[in-house]
Amino acid sequence: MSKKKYRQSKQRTKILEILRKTDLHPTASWIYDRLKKEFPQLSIGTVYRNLTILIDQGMIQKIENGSTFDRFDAHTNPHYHFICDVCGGIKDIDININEQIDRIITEKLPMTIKRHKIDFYGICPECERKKK
Amino acid sequence: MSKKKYRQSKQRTKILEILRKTDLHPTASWIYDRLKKEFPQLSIGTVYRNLTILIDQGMIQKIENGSTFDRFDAHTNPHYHFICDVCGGIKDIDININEQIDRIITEKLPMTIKRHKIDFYGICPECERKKK
DNA sequence: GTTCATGCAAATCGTTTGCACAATG
DNA sequence: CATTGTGCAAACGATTTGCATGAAC
Repeated sequence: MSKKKYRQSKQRTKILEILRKTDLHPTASWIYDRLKKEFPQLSIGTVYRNLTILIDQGMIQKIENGSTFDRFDAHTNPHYHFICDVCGGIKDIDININEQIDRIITEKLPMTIKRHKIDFYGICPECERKKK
Repeated sequence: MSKKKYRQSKQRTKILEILRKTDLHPTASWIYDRLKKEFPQLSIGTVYRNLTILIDQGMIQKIENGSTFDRFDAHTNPHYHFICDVCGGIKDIDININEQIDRIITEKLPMTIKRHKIDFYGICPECERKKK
């Protein structure tokens, strides 16, 4: 999150708008496909460059999700994720972040904990329904 | 974790041995460099193929660590990880896994939680010392 | 002897980058 | 008009794969 000055760009504005309108935690290429309709010349490099800038601005965050590709999220307040074992979809988990956990661990162990990340795994309601 | 039958291979045996002897959570190429001394003909493809087999056998697990490369761990009982913001090193966190967490979340939310993963972030004692 | 594992090299995939041109401030 | 952002294509780095040969059973 730097204070670097960036110019405005139509592509970047739109990328942020798209990210804010979805809770799908999209990949770069999903965003690219979306935006391609509006900017037929768009290149995937531009999408990546803008995602990097938006992260630097603190507007979005990158989610590490154990896949080979990154996902992005405009929901930047701390929250946990649920990842479906069947469809791979990611959902936000709306429970309080327990900041005590960091303190407890720091007391017990020789390292200073600044933050933590919890990912829950299981089967989402949609996939659960399809199984029957 | 399938029941597929695999033949024995010297390379695979040694890869598992190396993984069991370290707590560094190595990358594929670290293992490759190590093993190259003993098997000068070794190819990185063989390392990857064997790591995949060992995962399938449940002997090791892959750690997603937010980097561009995977790390591997022969320590397969459930445990948490600590990732140093400075050096990127991964350490095992030796506290009890709270299985209640999964149950509590499952009760509150529409999805069935089977397991969870917690990664703690901060600065490891070694890097903390170097800062001064 | 049939099948699986290996080494080698080429292919793949997501992401990054160098470059010349266009858009921003 | 100086600088940043863009499209394009090439480069990149980690991982995977096709193929002919070698090892396991």
